[in-house]
Amino acid sequence: MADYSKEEIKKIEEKWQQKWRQDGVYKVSNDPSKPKYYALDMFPYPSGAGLHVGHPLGYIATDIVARFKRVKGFNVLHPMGYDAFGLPAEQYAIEHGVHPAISTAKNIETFRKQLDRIGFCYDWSREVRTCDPKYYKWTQWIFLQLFDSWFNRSLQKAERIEQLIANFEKEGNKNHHFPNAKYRLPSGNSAFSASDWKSFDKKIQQEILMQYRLAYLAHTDVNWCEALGTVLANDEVINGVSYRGGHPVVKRQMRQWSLRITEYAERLLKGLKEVDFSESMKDIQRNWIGRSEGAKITFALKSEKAIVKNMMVFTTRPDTIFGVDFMVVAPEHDMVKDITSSSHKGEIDKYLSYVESRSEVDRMAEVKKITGCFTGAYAINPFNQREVPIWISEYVLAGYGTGAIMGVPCGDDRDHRFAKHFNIPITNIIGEHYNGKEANPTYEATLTNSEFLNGTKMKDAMKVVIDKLVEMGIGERQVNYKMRDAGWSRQRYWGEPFPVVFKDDMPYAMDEKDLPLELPDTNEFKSSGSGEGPLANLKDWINIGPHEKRDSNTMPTHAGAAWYFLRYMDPHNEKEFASKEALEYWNQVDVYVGGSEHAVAHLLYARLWTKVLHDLGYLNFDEPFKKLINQGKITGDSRFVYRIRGKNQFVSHGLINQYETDALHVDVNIVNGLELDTEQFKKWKPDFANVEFILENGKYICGSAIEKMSKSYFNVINPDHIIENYGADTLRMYEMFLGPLEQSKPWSTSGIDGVYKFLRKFWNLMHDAEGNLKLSDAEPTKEELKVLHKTLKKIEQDIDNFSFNTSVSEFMICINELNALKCNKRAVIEPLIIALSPFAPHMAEELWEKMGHSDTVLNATYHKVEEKYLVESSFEYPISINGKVRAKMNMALDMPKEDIQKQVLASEIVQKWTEGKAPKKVIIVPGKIVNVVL
RNA sequence: ACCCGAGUGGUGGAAUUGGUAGACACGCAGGACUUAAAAUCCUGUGGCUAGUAAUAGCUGUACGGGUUCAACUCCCGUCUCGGGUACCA
Repeated sequence: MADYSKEEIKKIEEKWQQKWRQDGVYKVSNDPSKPKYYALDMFPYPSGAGLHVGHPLGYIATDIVARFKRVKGFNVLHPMGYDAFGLPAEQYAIEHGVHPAISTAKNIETFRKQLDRIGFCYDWSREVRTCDPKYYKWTQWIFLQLFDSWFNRSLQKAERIEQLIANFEKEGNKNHHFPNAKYRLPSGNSAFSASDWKSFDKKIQQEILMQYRLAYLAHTDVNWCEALGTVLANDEVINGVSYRGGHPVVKRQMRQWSLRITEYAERLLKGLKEVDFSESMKDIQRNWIGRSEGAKITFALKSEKAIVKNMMVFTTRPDTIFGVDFMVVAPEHDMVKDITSSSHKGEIDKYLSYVESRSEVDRMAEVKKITGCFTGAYAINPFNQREVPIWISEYVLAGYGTGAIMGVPCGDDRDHRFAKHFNIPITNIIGEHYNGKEANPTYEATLTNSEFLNGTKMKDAMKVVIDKLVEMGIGERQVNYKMRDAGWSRQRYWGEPFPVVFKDDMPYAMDEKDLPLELPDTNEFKSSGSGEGPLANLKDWINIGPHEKRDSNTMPTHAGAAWYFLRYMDPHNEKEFASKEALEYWNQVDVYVGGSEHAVAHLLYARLWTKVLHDLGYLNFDEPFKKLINQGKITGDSRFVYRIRGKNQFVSHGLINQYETDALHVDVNIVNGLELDTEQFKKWKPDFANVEFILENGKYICGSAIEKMSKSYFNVINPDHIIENYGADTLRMYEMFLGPLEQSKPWSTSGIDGVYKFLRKFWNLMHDAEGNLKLSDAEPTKEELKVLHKTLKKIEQDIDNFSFNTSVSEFMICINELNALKCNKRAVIEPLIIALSPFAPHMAEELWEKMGHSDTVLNATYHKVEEKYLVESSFEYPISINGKVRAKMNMALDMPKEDIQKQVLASEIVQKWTEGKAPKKVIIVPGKIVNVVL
């Protein structure tokens, strides 16, 4: 005897959560006899603040999919774990003296409790934590695979360093140039022969190999954040300040580990064509990779000292070669000092020190500001021998292309502003397309002032120019990428140590059998101050022998997250990161759900690691995620109360213009819709114990605003609170009911009653007024079967489309219809319970058990949709006149068009509109609509 | 500035390949039950106009055009909001 009441819900949910755990119903084995399905949530960082209702949104979605696939007969992998390394725990340790391992473990425990209350079907036996040595042993191992590999450009795949050495011994590097075209050997050359290679000493050989390794050490410009005492990745810097904390960031040269992700730029781009990500997600990644096609052109150079004979530029517009009026070189460019004439040295030095004084923030804030300085040197246009001045300016970046550009003011906005600002004469090569006031970057113009190109369309000129450059031996087609190699060192404690040993300042991989290299225990987490991380303070650990040292840096959190989805497949394997069988069976992640904030960093690194492991023969797929869904953010819906200034009185929102009031945020948890629970308000804060209220219609109505969910706005909704009041099943369904998964939306509890009522109606369908089970074994009618199969069909379709809000609606419609039919037949309700189980697993289990089943509903089978119950013999046609619906007529679906037309035209309403005249046209779409055109 | 995505009642949102706009739910209004309230159930609910009413007509998917027998859906332009990028040659 039970009602679906608050007390009963609590009992049911606790009962099943316990039983699920006891029986291990979510434990999944690698069973190749069954088809597999892999549903994955993005790795959470277990923060101390716990979950708010925004977090589980995506988890609920994947949980529904996982449960649905299970009742559809799949073997479903649905794991969860923790991205447990990271800065917040380390900051907390510095501030509160609690070891990151301890605070992290505690946070995980809270997190887990909250997750469990929502009834997720995670196989916890597969849980991973990136900070667990058993896990990071393999993070370090994969890092060593990257260290031991290089990218063979002609094959477009990674190979072992061993293979590279074999190539060098055979033919030097003539077929495998240095990935960084600017790199020079101590001799000044960039090419070496087989005999050169053999003559190099070991250190130089290692230095050369380092230029090729996918994980390599180099002096690189890094984003140094003094306040955090660490280096930040490009994506951790926003507008020149740190993503976390907003501290200033400056450029600094440091010897850092990097991943040579740029070598994979093309494959990362191409791979996007195979995967099912949203267009916007693909766009973000494409923009980040930033591929551009163009040409590299060599210009001869005329300068006072004549040390430098020529310069190279990269341009996407070789067709504009006759419009070049000047050259601009990055201030940091090597050749600057050599080409500067003595008469310009003073100015150039002044400009260089100005550039050096400017921080990232300054530069970003003043993008529009035009600065620059003439060097006194000239470049010679190879086609007409015209001499153009060479300038330096900070708008040209040293790190992109060749660090030098050709200025074409009539076609490029920045070049135009530059030319105008410094009074450089502008050559117009696009005729009327250039108005003298602003640049026009068109491709459509017919070229003028362009000698042999005159009369040629710009689009077509592109190929002509490149061919000619190649012929003359002064240029070639080239593709450039915006993306840079990924900085992989962090000056932090709480991360994976690098599994290398420095001998003579050169890193060597640790032996695989010595992994993991465990993080040493310490209580000192502050950085060493010298720019090195906290590990540098642990001399005993850092210094292995007189000439042997460890790396004082640790890896970024992206490392552990770049491969965790593979570990879930075989989480306890101590011999490999995962067995070949497990990797082959579980294969790609079928659906991956998470926020779009991971678009560039995490997803690109995970895709990179997968590709490398694939190239090295460990995986038979090279894209990790088949389908990716970005859940929208849930924003907060704040509530305000209005205090009359100077009094201890609060006035309801509708009456505030009669008083002078101050708006105060009020905890949304004590407001129902817009109505304040005045009793709870008095208890909320001691200051409010004796307040008075001025009500409207007997109620206190609050004001509202949509803001981000934040503790300080008192608009954070903890899922525990919802579960307390309505139960986990209502929470799950309500979060889905809010709207499309991908869409951002404000949290508001105002509609939650509707979902709760639905569940109760479902319950009541098979109970009488006293709460006793009341089921009928009678044969269902045709109508009841139609309702059932219509619902089953829609639910299946919706889940396949990740459209969960509409499936919740469909369930509601179904229950409303069955209620109207007073249907309590087992043959109808049983399949519905199975269909509902992914959404409301606790209630479904309880009802399933009440129906007499001893096994969990998880092992039931989703009923097959029988189309035969859905076929209709007639259709209620909307009859429109000139496109406007004027009437409805029920007609058989197999009625011939002529008969339909006859009936429609004969009808009274149509007669009224036609007024006896013959219509111009009658359009009949069988099963859809009839339109009479007058 | 550039590149994406979105804009539908008082609210969240629905609408297969162009084919009945507003499903479902909240809120609101009225009614039933109750001494009363809560809870529950039933009915109505985009706006405007006419009518006691059933109903009829007009209007309506950010705005202005267009294509079509038919447009929330396709095309062109404008505005607003959200996301991404930040001098990438």
